[in-house]
Amino acid sequence: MTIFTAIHLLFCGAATAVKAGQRIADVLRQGQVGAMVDLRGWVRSKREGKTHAFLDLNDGSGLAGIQVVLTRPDFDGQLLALTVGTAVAIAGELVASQGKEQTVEVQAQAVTVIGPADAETYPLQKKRHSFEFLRTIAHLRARTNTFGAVLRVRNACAQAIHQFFQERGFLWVHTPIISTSDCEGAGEMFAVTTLDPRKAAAPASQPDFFGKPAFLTVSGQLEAEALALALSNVYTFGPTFRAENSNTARHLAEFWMVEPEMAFCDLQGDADLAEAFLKYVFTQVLHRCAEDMAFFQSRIDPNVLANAEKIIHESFARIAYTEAIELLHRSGRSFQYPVEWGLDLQSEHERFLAEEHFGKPVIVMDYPAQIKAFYMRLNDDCPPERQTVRAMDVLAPGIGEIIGGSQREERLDVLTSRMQACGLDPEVYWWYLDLRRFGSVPHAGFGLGFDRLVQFITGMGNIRDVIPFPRTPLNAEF
RNA sequence: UCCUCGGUAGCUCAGUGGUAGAGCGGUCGGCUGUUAACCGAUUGGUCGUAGGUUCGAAUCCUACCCGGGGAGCCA
Repeated sequence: MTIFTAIHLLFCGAATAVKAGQRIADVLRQGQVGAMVDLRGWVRSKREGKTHAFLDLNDGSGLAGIQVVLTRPDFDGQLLALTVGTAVAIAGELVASQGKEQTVEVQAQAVTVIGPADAETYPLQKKRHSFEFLRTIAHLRARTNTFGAVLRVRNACAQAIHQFFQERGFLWVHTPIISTSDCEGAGEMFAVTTLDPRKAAAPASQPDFFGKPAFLTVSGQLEAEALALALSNVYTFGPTFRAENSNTARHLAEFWMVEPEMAFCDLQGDADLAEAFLKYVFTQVLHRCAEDMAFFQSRIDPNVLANAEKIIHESFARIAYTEAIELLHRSGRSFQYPVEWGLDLQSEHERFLAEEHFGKPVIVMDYPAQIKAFYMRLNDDCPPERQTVRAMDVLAPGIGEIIGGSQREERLDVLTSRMQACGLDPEVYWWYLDLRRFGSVPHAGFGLGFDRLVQFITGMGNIRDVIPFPRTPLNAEF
């Protein structure tokens, strides 16, 4: 069946099925007892009694479904078909509930099965399922309480991010998904080609689509810098791809990243923005998704609300890398990995700082140049053996690095020699260097893993459970 | 990629050399304005895959596949 045929059937063949009904969340919030309601949704559970049967109906508009009361024997002929997962339309009257778990319910007058679901083979039960199992049925897991809540919070996060930047005059810019600079320094990339990989090695005479190797982007930062040096304040928000063989609860091969970039801005301004940003997003999500957040608090992680309050109300700790090293030394703790100036902080060190020592987000700044990217601005007045760059990482309790940013090197000569020291060919980056030749200004920005942010807010333990259809090594079924 | 734990009914798991089990789910019946409903009966298996050891393997050995947790890389 073509899509056109399907749409045609939807609108012409089953008009009653697509007539706009009311959203359950609206009815629960604003419905007047005695009003007639017209609801569409999926049956979450059915309980049958001698005189009445009860349905929990959910349409995704909120965590809570609405209870539908079916008086027997009026609906006896339909009860068998109203299994878990069935799509139904319910017409009836909103009445005060005699039950204890809800204030209102729908006294059904007409029930229409729109799409049946075979109880023998429908994979979702009324009982709780493990997240591991639900990942194998990602096309159905949005119908569960947890994933409905995750997706509503994810939506609220995205909306809050746009609102935050838009209120501050940042332009949302669209940087390319396909990139031909294969050495942005962020690890393995996915190749993009029109050459048939099933054929033997392509003849050298056959050019690929772009005439040079192309890849899926690992970051929109370099392009965002170009746009910031014209528009002052910009941000990207889009998909990002890393082909690393990472198998952890914090990594995806395809994820969403937010990258603000500000002209006329230094590292302090960058850190200030990162902190204000997180406070804003948490405030918005707590306000807009109170019910879902209460669910995460009670069913997923009993610390999510306390953590959110800390983000919103406490100022983030700020510490220089060099101080952090000294602090780790003084802690008296024995770590598995060495703590030494010039070595990167390991997960265990970051966790100690964010979770134990400070108990709130920490911004670590001014890292050694040797462990950071070429584009980060060299600090002045450093002893040569202790050269640092204006980098900052925001470390969040339970998540680790959620934001990584820096002030960018705006001086042409310094940037060129840094690239050469890092083994990069300045010729390849000619346009990036042009930005320093013409009207260069101090500028800064950061990258935020959107999915990690959702993970952080919801308390979900695995990043694969905060994105609808996760892509990870050996997993792209849906 | 490394370390580690695991893969047995639709789901969650027990079974560690001798006839494959429980709870939940599904189905049928009963009961009840129910709400993780309850009570009874019933249904349900290529024990991840392929080899090997053994009279006999879910169980022991080898290889591989897949999943969880941790680490590295990072966002």
